[in-house]
Parts: sequence; structure tokens; C-alpha cells
Amino acid sequence: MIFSASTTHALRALAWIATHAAGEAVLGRDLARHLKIPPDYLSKVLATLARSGVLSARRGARGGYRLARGPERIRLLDVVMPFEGARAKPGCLLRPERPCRDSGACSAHSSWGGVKNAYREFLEKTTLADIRGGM
Amino acid sequence: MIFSASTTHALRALAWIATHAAGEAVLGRDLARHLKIPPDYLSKVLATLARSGVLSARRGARGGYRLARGPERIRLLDVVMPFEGARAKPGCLLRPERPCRDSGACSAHSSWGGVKNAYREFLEKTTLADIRGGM
DNA sequence: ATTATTGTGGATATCCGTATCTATAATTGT
DNA sequence: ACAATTATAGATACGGATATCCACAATAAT
Repeated sequence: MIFSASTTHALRALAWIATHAAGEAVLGRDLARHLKIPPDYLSKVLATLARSGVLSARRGARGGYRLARGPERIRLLDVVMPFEGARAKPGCLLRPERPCRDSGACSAHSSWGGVKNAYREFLEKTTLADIRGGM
Repeated sequence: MIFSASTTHALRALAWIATHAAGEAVLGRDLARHLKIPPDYLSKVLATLARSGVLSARRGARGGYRLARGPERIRLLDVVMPFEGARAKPGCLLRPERPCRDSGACSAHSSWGGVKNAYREFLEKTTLADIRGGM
């Protein structure tokens, strides 16, 4: 139910970057200080986000991190996937490794379905524009 | 969003025990074989469930595990809590260590609230009677 | 070109969940 | 009392997520 530390770091960093103007780059160092996240660890997280196409990273003087596209076009699913992997697509409650189809469902299928749907909808419909902020 | 291995083992074991008659004890060894869970690891999980008052464990010949009370009186929250701890009570999306109150909410509060509520309701309203089964 | 700046990558350390092995305590049946 | 059965406890190993340190590559300003 709760995301890993890496995922949370990613969400917080992006929510903060999204409060800046489109062209303005944010320094990794400033991100780490503002969010109180170990700088060396955060840099790995940001690198992952850059590789997956969510962040645009530029080195050198006047470099930093910017969103690769408008915040309303970055779904939380796009952010979470590289860190949570298969866990971002929850399966059956009692057999998490299975896709959890409706046919041949396990005994917990109907009870669990509601949570799964709320979760999936949240990741697919919520964007950085919705959670943008500095906390 | 997905429970730990220990939690999943616990849920599967209880769902299977719940299919047996009230007085009938189930052997740990049989549980492990039926659910294909490492016996020594499962025994720790079952011991935790016994300590937390969900299972009644009896040693010796004709011993085994039985539900401590009727399956409709065992909420999934009672099962999950000892394993997931604070994670069973999800907090704020961007500040997971915080309670996530409505006042002074973080920027993700409203989007995240729906998922949190579905999750909390699931754990509080679903009982072993709802997920009982052998899968 | 040189230098300051800033992100990238590799090696390593630490911690916790998972898993295994072995010995022991408790209960039943004879 | 004895032996068989069954749960419980401790020590240990393993792997992945988390975290830290250090060297390097790329970019911009001068």
C-alpha cells in the first residue's frame, strides 16, 4: 500500500520541480536540501527518471533537471513504474504473482477488486499537475 | 499496494484453515505442503498469528492450528497489522510517515484520499469468511 | 582552451525481509 | 513413565532496497 523510499523520493522531487516555470532548471543539490533526501541517493533516483523519459537532465553550468513535458501529461504511473515494476500492476490478493482474471478467480477476488481498481485509476488518472507542491 | 511475503502467507494460510470445520485442527506441515510455502518460514508466520490472538495453536499429538474465533469475526486488518505494522495504516502520499490529516494537507491529499479509503475499508470490513478458500 | 559547474556511473557498506537449519518445549496416546 | 507428535525458539545465511563515497563525463561561461 505504501511505495518504496525510492518511489516516494521520485514523487516528492517531481512534485517540487513541477512548481517551477517550464524553462527553469532545478539543481539536484537544491532538491536534496529542500526535500531533505540524501543527495547521492536522490541523484540515482533522478537519473532513473531521466532515463525513463520523465525528466530532462542537463549537465554543466546552468544545468539541472526539468520536466520532459507538461506536468498534466505525466501520469503517476509513468513515475512509479520504473521503481515499483510489476508491483505497480497489483495482481490477486492471495496469489500476487498471478494476473487475477475474473474467470477462475481466487476466493478473495471480489473483495480485493475494489481496492485494485481505485489504485489503478489513481496511478493512471492522476498527473503531476494534480500533486504539484512543495511539501 | 502489495503485501509482503509474510502477510500473503498469513492470508493464504488463514483462508485455507477457514475452510475446515471449527473444531478441526490443521497441521502446519499440511498447510506448508498444500500452500507450497517453506515450512520453517510458515511456522514463524503462524506463531505470530497465534501470539496476536487470531490463531489457536496446540502442540503435541492431535495438535495443530485452529481459528481463535469465527471467520466472520476476524478482519483482514487483524491479520495484516502484525506483519505490516504502520504500513497497514497508510499516511500521506508524499510524506508517508505523517498521519495525513485533512488540515494542512500536502498537495497530493485529495487525489490520494480515494485510494486510502478504499484500502482502509477493505481491511476493516473484509473478514476471513469473505476470502475463505483453498487457492 | 581553460575552468567552474553539474549530472552520471561504479564500487562498497548497511539494513531488513526472507529463508533455512537445528534444537527444545508441550501435549497426546499407550 | 514412555514414546510419538507437533508447535516454538534461536542462530545463521542470503538478497534486494537503501545509502554513501569517489572518480568521471559533459556543458557553459570566460
